[in-house]
Amino acid sequence: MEVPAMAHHCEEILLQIGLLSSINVSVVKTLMEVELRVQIEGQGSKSIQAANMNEVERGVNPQLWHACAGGMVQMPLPNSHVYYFPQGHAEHTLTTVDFGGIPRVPAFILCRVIDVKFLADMESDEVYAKIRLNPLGNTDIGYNRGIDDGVLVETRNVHDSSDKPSSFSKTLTQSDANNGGGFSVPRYCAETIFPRLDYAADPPVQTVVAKDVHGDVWKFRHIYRGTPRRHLLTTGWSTFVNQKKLVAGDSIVFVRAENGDLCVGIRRAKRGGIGGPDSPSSWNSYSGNSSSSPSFYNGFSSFIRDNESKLMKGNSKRNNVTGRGKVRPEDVIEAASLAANGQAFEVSFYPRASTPDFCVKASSLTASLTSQWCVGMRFKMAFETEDSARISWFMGTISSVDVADPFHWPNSPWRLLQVNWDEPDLLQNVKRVSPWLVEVVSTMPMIHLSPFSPQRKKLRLPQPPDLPNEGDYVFSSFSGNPLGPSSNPASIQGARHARFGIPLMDLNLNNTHKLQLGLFPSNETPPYMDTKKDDVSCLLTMGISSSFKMEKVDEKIKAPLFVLFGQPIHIEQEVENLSIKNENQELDNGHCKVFLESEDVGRSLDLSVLESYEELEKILANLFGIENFDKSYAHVLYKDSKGDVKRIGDEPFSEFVRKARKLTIPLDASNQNDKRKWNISVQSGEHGLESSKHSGAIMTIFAL
Amino acid sequence: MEVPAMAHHCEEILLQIGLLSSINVSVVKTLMEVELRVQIEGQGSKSIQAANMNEVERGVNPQLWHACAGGMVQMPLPNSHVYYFPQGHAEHTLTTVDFGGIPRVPAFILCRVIDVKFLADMESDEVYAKIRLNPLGNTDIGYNRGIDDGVLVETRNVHDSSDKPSSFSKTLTQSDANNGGGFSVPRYCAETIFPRLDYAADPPVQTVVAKDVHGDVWKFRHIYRGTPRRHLLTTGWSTFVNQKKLVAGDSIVFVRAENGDLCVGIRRAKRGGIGGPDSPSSWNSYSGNSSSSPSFYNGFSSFIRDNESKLMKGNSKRNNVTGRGKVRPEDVIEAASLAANGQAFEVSFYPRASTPDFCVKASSLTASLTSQWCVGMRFKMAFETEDSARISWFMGTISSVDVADPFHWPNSPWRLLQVNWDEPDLLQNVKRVSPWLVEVVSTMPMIHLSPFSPQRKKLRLPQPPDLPNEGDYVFSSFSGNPLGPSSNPASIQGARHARFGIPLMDLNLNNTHKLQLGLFPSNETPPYMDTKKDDVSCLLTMGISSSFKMEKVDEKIKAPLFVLFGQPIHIEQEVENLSIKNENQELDNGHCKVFLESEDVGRSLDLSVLESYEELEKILANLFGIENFDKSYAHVLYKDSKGDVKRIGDEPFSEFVRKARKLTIPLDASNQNDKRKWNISVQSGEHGLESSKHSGAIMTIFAL
DNA sequence: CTGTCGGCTACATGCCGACAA
DNA sequence: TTGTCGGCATGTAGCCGACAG
Repeated sequence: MEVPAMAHHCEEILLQIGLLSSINVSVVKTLMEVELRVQIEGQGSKSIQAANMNEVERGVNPQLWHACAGGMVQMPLPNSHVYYFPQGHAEHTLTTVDFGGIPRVPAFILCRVIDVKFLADMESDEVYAKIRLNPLGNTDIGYNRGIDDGVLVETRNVHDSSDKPSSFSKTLTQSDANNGGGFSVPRYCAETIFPRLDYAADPPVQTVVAKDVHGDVWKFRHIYRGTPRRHLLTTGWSTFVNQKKLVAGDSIVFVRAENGDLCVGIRRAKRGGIGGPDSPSSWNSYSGNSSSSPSFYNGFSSFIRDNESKLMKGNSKRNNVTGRGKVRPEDVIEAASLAANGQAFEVSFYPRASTPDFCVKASSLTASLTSQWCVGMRFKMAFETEDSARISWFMGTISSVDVADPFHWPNSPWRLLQVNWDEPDLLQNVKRVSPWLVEVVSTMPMIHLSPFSPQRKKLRLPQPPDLPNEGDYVFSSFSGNPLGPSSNPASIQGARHARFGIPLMDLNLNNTHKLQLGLFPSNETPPYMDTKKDDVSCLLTMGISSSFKMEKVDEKIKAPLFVLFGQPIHIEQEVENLSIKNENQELDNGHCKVFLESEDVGRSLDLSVLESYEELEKILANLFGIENFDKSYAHVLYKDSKGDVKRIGDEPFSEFVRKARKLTIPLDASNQNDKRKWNISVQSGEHGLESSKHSGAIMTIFAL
Repeated sequence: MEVPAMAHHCEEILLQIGLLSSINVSVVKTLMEVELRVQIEGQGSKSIQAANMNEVERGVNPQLWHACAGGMVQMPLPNSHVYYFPQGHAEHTLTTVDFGGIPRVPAFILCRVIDVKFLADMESDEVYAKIRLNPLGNTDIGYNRGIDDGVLVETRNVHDSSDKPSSFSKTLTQSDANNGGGFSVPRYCAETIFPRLDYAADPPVQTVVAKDVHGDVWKFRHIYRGTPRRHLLTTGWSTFVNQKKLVAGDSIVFVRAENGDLCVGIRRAKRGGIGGPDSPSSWNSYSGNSSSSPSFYNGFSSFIRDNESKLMKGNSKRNNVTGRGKVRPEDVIEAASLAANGQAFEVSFYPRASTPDFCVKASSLTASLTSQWCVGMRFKMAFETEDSARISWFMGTISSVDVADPFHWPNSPWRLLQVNWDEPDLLQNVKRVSPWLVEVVSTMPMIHLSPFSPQRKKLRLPQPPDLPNEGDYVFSSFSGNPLGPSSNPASIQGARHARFGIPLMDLNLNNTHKLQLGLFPSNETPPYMDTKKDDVSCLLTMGISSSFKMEKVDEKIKAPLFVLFGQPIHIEQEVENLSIKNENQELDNGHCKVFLESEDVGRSLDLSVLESYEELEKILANLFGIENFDKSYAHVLYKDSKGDVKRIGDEPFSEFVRKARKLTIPLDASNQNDKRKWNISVQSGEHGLESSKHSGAIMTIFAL
């Protein structure tokens, strides 16, 4: 045995001994490893000490913070301007807040950001921010006042400083969380985030040192081994999992900070899917009590989940830090009082909580309110995927534009929009959204989105070459995009990820009828179209004054009066009708319609018009530009209405059409470098798939 | 293998498997054991659920409660009368309480006990009681009003219902708490408390089922095995230890309740010995702020200890249930306000906390205040031993009689007595005590106590035949007890464990000078005697009115005026002087003095007058009436001033005299049935043992 | 009688490559 | 490339009698 090999042998042995008190070993590297083990074992008590300390407001590394907060979160920079919504702040308490004691709290208050502190809960590691705000005396939404133009400072996010992403997140598998105490490190993470590994060693092994949100140091043995070779974290990993109480489905984030430090953070999985709240609450039933905020849920479920016992273990009965109410009602009252009095105040914002940010970038709000919101408008809205790994855009249609809580906040645009989602199953609890959170796709359906795709990092999905050409999609006779990338210059200024508002006036209505005709059998009229079309309150916009005006729409008035920048605007009734016709029918009656959406949103198919598996195969191959799709086609899986997973061909095609809800296509055949799966979710029409074999099933395909 | 043996074999195996999912075993007993294991394993989560519940006020079995509370605790029965001391209540907060907001709170308020609830902390299992009290309009201390005579209901304690004790407590050894997960069951416990074991089986084994203070059921495998045979708890024990976070030194209590249930409770060890507080506080330095209660400690240290981390593990940072402040200042304020207004109120009393009961049995208070308290009086007071296993009586001398907190509670007898302890090391933090807690032994030293010994159960110490005869004690020329068992009939009425007050008038002063002469070289006067003797406020008594009067003693007045039952009383100056002479000299100068105290209090020797180990041996043998003491004498251990433990003879006798502080004598030789050890604590004189070899060391011997 | 110890067994933890997706 | 599995080594929990105090 030559010396290096023996040294390595000793190292291996010592690492597994664990309890090493006074072994005299002359190999330096081995001693380092011993130290590693000892320090890891010592971390238990250290962490406990930390948990017993009072919350220390030592800041979290901002890059790590953002990585933990998730891609959806943008925090304002100091000196930028935001609108503070007490109403939204109250939602964070997950209970009701009585603002009765404070006279005249405005619905939103323009503030200058004094300071943002990036923090993390000592116990759960949940990241949060303390934002110090200074109310500006004049809370006009200053489209003409220059707030947007000069004063506003750009928000920052984790990607701002460098184009090359310096973080990597992975959702823990069962094996990562449960078995044997190891963690499979994706090669990308090992090679781009971790320190360089000496592959000459056999096996290549190193100690990875990472700081968590508290600055506590964790050490992991990183080894490259196995056949085929793969990167693993072994010693130290299970300690981390246990201390942080991680379970499969939680995510771990590695961040290479600007100072070179490797940081590690966690994102707890959400329970119950996107928009899954912990207590059911319907937005359609107003609870008319004196509370300001009936429970809202916008698309983020809270931290609590089925195996929350793992987190509650050992927690005091009096401790609800990890549960609801990280923000207390009195905190909201205090902030709102100070804000209403023009005094500086501080709010805590928990980006992983269930509720949207209540400090809205001034430019976003301004832009969103200069747009005209109309029933029937198509929009998309970004959500985190259920595993928090990526952002998905979901399509929806505005079903109503009205003030969410007219009794308590009569002038508030907060959750102004009632929406119907193309995939209501996934977003059942998101009934209302605020306009600045959505991006208008079109006031009509069938306009593809590629030019609108928001700037995103690591968009790994290849752009099928024919994607922008909607003519290639089945069942659509719609021949072009009548609008193109249209934008309101005022509304996007200063907003990097601006939500686009497309002025209604820009609409070219000529082609929409084509679309409609193409979608519906010309001799058939959707059943309720005539009864519904006059029954819609349509549009809202706002003036310059801080409390924008909204005229209640008289159902008898064909062209109601709205105010835009103080000027009355008349709405074209045709547009309104068009939207209603298209969208409501589409949602309520599943005939032969195709959605072609931005590539990771998914695609919709109407299965009911297909005759055979062969036909489906052609369409799918066509849709994704896959050559030799037949090789993969046999591996396509689908989930039926009962949740059972089956394979294409397992049952007669008619049965398949009736039952299929979600398809998963392995794409190996099309691209050797992209083996990701596709999900095709099937959305049933109004009549239900079970009740009629003629009712069409709409399949929406989105990237996993 | 015959069937029973095989069945037992299976049982053994299955018990050790632990994880048994679907093994088909036809032996009924074996299945029972499997169930045992499963339930024990399931208890972890159950206990966690319980900890997360809000405190449930389900009562604790009173017998179990008393066993956990300890032998010192007597709780009043409903309809009995107690005096409520807000001042004492405030001590339970372990912080300062500002009564400023409540006008005129009396120092003590006579109340009728409405209800007593026996409860236990959900997390720590610490027992406490909620006592509901109804203030009586007239709070006179009614010596002549009959309160003591007819109305008072006797207190109850754990021994009341049956002469045969139905509980057993054991302090956990290292082996019990740490090793191998087993518990050595003392034979007495196994045979008298546990269910009867079938000794015909091989080995004899059974499942012991016990309920804890919450009613949760714990199951232990109880086996009688080993050579020599002994009782052990195995399976289930370490789970219990871990869940309850027990450490060596904690005590476990098994109680056979009246309904036949076996109950199990715990008593956490105290840190730092008797009277060891968590924060140093001297009673001699008044902190003259506006708070009502500078920190008091009477002789019970709080629950916190060195390895409190074991208890804090997993507790929330916001949770201080297990720490200080189980009683909050606002609780005291509320109770005091209601009490002062004559409204019913409720208090929580934690008998294991550091502070004495603030609900004082009316008869005890009455009795104690009809006695006359004088500087120099000798008394004894009961304390729990450090391991909480038994009660020890400690001797002391009243050094001052004055109101503890004259600014806030000018009329309060609470902690009226400043005391010097014969063993100050063990009771350093007990500077002041309340008169009802002490039992006057004599107003002079050297009066033996046997006739006064309070009624105690299981007094296992044999009464040495010559103990009552003080003439046998070395270095005492004092030839007799001039008083004999003297008592004030009024003061002991209705008080089962009454503290005796000896009227000063009964003192026979004739022999005291003899004593003094015997104790001091006639040609030597203690150095500070002349300067101090006029500087003592001596006596306090009280009138019938609720606020007793105390005249401030003018140092220039030789015979100050005191009020007893409204009548002025003149104090004989000689008595005063005597007390001062005897006691102060004794405490400050260790010349040739002997304390002979009640048998479990300990005995004091002045080592400095001895010449040799042989002489010591004779004295010790004599002192305890041990025959053949030489057999044990070689095993006598002593602890020196540095805390080192040595054996008699390890060093020269002069060295031994200088250093020895505490002796432990195994008494095997004297009594085969009583192998308890004796501690002899050595108390150094004023000059310090190190500074002069002539300064005497006083040894106090007390039972362990 | 009972506290502590070392021996022993069984189990849990955790590292490993195999294998397959 | 990486998730999961079985194999296996190691450390530890926990039951046991020996032995001594």
